[in-house]
Amino acid sequence: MFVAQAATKKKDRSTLSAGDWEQQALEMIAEKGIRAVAVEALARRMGVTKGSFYWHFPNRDSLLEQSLLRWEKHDAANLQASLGAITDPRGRLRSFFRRTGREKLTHQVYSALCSAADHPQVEPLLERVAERRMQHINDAFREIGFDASEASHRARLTYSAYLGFLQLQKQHQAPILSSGEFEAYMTHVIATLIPGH
Amino acid sequence: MFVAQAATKKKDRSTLSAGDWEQQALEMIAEKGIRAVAVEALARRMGVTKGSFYWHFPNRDSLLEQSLLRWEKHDAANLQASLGAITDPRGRLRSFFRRTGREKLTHQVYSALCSAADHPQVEPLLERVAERRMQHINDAFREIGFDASEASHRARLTYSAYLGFLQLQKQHQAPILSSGEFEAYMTHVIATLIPGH
DNA sequence: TCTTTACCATACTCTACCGTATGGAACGAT
DNA sequence: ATCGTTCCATACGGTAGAGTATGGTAAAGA
Repeated sequence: MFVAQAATKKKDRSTLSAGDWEQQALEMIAEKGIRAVAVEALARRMGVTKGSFYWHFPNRDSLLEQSLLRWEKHDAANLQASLGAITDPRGRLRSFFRRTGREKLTHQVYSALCSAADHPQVEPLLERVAERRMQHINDAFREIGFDASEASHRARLTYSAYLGFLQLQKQHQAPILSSGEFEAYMTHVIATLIPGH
Repeated sequence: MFVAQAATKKKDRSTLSAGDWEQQALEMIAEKGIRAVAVEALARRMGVTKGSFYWHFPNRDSLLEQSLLRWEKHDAANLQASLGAITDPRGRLRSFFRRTGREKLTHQVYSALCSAADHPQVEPLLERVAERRMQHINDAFREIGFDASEASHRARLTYSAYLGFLQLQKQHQAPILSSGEFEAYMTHVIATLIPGH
């Protein structure tokens, strides 16, 4: 073996934690999807062997479970932090759409998870996350003044537009939209979905 | 082995064709995704062994290629048949949305393919299909009277809403929307995305 | 009838995983 | 200094699936 094993971890504190594995798993999900979360592949990437993994986790499913929970908490906190402070409901909706650009990793993970909606461990998670996010959007529309039914429909449509945009992004990984086109499109979306200019 | 091998194929003409394999592969994609297209699994389902498969195809990739091409042709024909006859552009757009209910298999395949957008054989296909469909929508908006830029934005948003709806459908496979709620939502979507009532 | 061709079965190899068993090094506590 | 705990390496067994090699059979043509 060469000495070259650095540049894989930042904190090279000679010993690994379960959290390190979870983080690495999430990065793997973002890059190549949940199926690529293979024990030996992760081990190689971290410069160790499976022996390490099976000390921290009983099996692969357990790693997935913990990683997904970690992501869900992180995402809920993100949502609260980026939208909770904005009082204007229209501003909250605008901010929601623009989140796609920032928080790259989180969105890549979400996008990858959407591609595994049939997975038994992913499906309930997706349901919870979509529910939570749509609830936020729904609240904003209610504050604007729509009744329950109207707000519910608008929230669903808004979130669908968001999901569909993620899907289109994934298809041509080179974002087919320039930043100018993106802004123009965003303006149109906001004008169409959030009435009252 | 028991004699029970019937009920798997309709036309039990003792010998199989490449087309039979392609069709079976598409049904498998619709049910369990592209990853489930495994040679031996398909062979079991068709009551034969791999020996048959490798006579008709050089490898698994070839089967996928042919199956996807077959699906793409079928989908393009469907699009033309169901939308080409409608002269009113607004009626075309409405019809597009309602296509989700009919043509079950085609949509299930498309939904499954969207979950494999990173697949090298799927990605260009998805791009072509999305392009073709958005072009249809774009044309309809142009006919209504929007300029190029506006029509383009509306087409993108409309298709995104469609994609997002597919994704939401997949998450809770028991369609959380009753048929009445679905109709109400559809009405709202059409009213929001297709102006000029 | 005999042979060819189309179609399929059987029996391998090879690779990529998951998981287990076990041993070993570092390190703090006694 | 010895011992137990923590963390990891190595070696093994097991499964699923792709692809190959080869042989068998039935029907069509010569």
